[in-house]
Amino acid sequence: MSATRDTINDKTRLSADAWAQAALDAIADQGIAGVAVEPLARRLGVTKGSFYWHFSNREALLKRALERWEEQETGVPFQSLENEPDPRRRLQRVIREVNTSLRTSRIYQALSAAADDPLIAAFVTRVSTRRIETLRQYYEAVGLTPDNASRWARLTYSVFLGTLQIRRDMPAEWPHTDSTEFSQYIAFLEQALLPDDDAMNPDLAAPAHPGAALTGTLAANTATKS
Amino acid sequence: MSATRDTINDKTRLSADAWAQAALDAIADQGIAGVAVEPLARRLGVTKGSFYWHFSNREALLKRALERWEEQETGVPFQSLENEPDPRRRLQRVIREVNTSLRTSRIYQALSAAADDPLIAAFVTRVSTRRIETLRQYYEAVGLTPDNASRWARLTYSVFLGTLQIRRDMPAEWPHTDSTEFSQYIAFLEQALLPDDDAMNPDLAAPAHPGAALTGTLAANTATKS
DNA sequence: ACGCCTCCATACGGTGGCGTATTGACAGCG
DNA sequence: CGCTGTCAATACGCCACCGTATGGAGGCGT
Repeated sequence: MSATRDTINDKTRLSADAWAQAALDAIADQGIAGVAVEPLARRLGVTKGSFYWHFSNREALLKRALERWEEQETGVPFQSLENEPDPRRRLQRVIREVNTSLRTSRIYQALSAAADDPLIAAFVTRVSTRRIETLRQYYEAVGLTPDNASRWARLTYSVFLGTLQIRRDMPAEWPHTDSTEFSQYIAFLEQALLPDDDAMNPDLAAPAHPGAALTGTLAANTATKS
Repeated sequence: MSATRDTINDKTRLSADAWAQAALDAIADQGIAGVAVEPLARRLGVTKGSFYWHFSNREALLKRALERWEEQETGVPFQSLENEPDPRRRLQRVIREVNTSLRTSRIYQALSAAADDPLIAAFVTRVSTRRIETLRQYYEAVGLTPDNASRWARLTYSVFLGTLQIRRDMPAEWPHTDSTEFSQYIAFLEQALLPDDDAMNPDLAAPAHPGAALTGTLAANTATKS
């Protein structure tokens, strides 16, 4: 609903980009099926006549919308994290933020759900591959070998993707955003998705592991272990 | 393609279950859109006339197919694992098998991709919720508190779902099934998705953690824990 | 052998979407 | 002021699919 005709309303002629943005909006809240010429035209308050002047066909619109998405996607996302100096804290923050917010992910999920279309699949693949590569670099920065960094990156990205699905399809399994269980789980993730310190510096013994660590660092929930 | 008209071929009249199974097959290799009356009829070598005798409409077929799927799903999957006595080994085997095979998951992915349909979403939710609950019990069996078992179950199921997506959309990021990297990654998962021993028994110190452990002990990865 | 009930074919109307063709409004510019 | 190029409306044909109506064909019991 962002920059559709409702807001720009009247007088203004439409640009191709307006159509592309409208398509993205439609994807976000109706899935790929929402990118249909006639419905979009209705939504924009015009008719097909306009559309087929700007685009040769539906696929051209889709492509353009995806390009737009890919740009927005590679530009912004972790911008604030790039200048986090401590690589370990940077990873923690990525894990936290990525599994907390949902905003951006709606489009990604819609696209991923339509990955049978090879055009869409290509974009999804590129974006995700880039994300994994970024994670890989982050993991290397904390001292992992390239091989291990790849594995951790793959794991962490799996968790991200899977979490998206859980939050969408089994919301009951996901703690409410401001519950204590929520923050505990995020802390749990930060532990589980970060290699232990002593794996990096085998010299010092660090006793912090997910299960046990939680008892100390959080509201003493698991204290009843022994 | 399993029990379609191609194999039963000719003479035999169709049963409603035959339609349901054909629908499942169609889902597996064309997604939900594959469940369309006329195409299915063609595929079965009959016409709509048959269909609308067995079912009142398309949704009835879909529902029936989903019920069929849910049954098959809850029955078979981990049967061989239920009688694994050692709870820790049982979890390892679940993690391994679930992230290795792909067979069953095609239908799940297709359904999950169509989770905007509330009917489908209901089935997906039920199946996944049950799976998570099973995992939760497994984690409790290795000595975790209910809270922590829930967290580990959620995490492991996230990894499973995310891995499915990675294997489908970014096959390049997934090691080839019989490469050494593949078995190393599975071993890595077994480590990363299992709480450390000392989290269970805080008394003894266990030095093996994913990153470091991999380099040294692969084959006998968890045997060295004590 | 007759009718009946089961299963399927044929034919039809309806809907929603794609793409094309033609015409029209309107602005800028010579 | 009229031309030209830009954007849009209207109307049309096409296709794929849903659902209905109606009419068979063939096995089955009696």
